[in-house]
Amino acid sequence: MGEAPDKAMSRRERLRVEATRQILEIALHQMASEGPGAISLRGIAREMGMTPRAIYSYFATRDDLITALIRHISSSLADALERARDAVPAAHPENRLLAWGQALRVWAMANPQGFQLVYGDPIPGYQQPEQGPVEEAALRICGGLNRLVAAACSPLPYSPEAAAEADWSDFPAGYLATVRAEVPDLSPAVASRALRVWGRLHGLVTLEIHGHLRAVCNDPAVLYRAEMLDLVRSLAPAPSGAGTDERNVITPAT
Amino acid sequence: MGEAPDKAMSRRERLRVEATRQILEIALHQMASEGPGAISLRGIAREMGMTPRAIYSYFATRDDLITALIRHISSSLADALERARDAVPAAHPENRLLAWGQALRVWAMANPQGFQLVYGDPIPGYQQPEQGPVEEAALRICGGLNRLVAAACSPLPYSPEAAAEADWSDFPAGYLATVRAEVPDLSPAVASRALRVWGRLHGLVTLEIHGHLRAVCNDPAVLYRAEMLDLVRSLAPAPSGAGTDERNVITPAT
DNA sequence: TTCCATAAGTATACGGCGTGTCATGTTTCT
DNA sequence: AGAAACATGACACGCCGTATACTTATGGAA
Repeated sequence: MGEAPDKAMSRRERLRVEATRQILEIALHQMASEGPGAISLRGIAREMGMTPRAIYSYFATRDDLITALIRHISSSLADALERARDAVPAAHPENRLLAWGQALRVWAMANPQGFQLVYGDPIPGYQQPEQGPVEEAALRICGGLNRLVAAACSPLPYSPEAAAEADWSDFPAGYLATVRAEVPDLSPAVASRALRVWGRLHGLVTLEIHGHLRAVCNDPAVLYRAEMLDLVRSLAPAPSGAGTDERNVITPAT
Repeated sequence: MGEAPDKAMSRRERLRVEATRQILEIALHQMASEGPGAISLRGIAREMGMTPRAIYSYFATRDDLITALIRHISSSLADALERARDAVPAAHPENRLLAWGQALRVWAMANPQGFQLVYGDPIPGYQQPEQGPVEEAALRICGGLNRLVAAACSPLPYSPEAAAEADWSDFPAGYLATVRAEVPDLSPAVASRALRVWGRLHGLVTLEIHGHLRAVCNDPAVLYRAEMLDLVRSLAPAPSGAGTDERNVITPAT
């Protein structure tokens, strides 16, 4: 959480870092138990045994605190995703994608409130700064996903139907530039599929988080897994030779 | 909104119905402009030129008001979906599914706050009653979707992979009973696919509603359309004869 | 080592929001 | 005429973010 205290800092600075760390941690805890809307300076101060006014030495305003929180949480999510992806050898792009998706759900279930802080309704009364942390994270996550999807359907032929799927003009220039930095041989079809893959994973996760799957299926993990397998299968244009076959799709540990 | 005033009612009753109608309408309007968390008895009273206390004659508590609101909105959504579905001849199940999905997005974009009231984070401090209106709506919507999906992949062969997709034990008994009332020849694979289809649509819609698609694609409708087409194509086990071919998938008017 | 600017902390207060509950009129139906 | 439904204004109680003014501890320069 935040920067780690460093030996080179003065005592004062160490205390300061430690205090901001604690503030963010308590805010996180409050959000986890009462929802993002329950984050309040007073509540944090109460829990820290401080005066509400004292918080202002660390965050000039409530919105600043929330912005810091969002930034921290979303980068924590991005870290988790990249870690999961890198744990699978690059030679198995489908499995990397599977691991990525699995990590997304696992993280979301472990931090439901964090997930909804980043992807859900904005906190009432909170005005995010321009070029807010949310968009930052979205770009980072989307970029990574594009690379994965591009790899997973690597020999995407230039079939007419793939060309009909999407066009360069469908995407904003800034986004394309960012993604191209990671995926040089990007095609519109891949960009479109990456976003749609994101949507598929996001949909089941949010449904589950908000409890809409509770009444309709016993184990959402099973559903999610089936969806991911279907998804990977639909990306790889399928076995016309030594391509991806079912046996290559191993099951990552839950 | 609510029951319509009836000639048979006394003047008093007509006034009462009209007042509750107006209360709900204003609540709806408030929610649409300030978000679900901003719904407040006092705010409504202010806008109606009434004393806050007067509202309590119609809704005993704030939670009751919200429950009524959720019930009204979710049934409005279900109505819209069924209307769109029925506008397409039953002979074209894929197109019915397409229309259903299209209607979902259109409704959501027209009532984003309503959508998040039903599917998003619960309103802070709101305790939904047991067997709440949310689950009611979920069952109704899920049931309809199951029927559509079953029709769209009607000659689903009992292939081993389809059997591996899901099992009866994956679904709670109550849910199965409800769905079977509409879809007598339900199979586990269809039930699983229906939920996953729901997830695919839901994912893109929520991403768009929360603004996460703004920075990454120019026209979410195009993306959504591509996803729906892909989805329909993946349901129908594909052309091994006179089945579904691309030409059958007509474009419903936006 | 001394001393002072600065930062972190305290207490208190303002103005606003919200839900829900009193006792008390006022209108309408029977 | 009387009972029920509806409306009123004043309260109680709780939250919130933020501001002012004052005290204390700290860190570095003289």
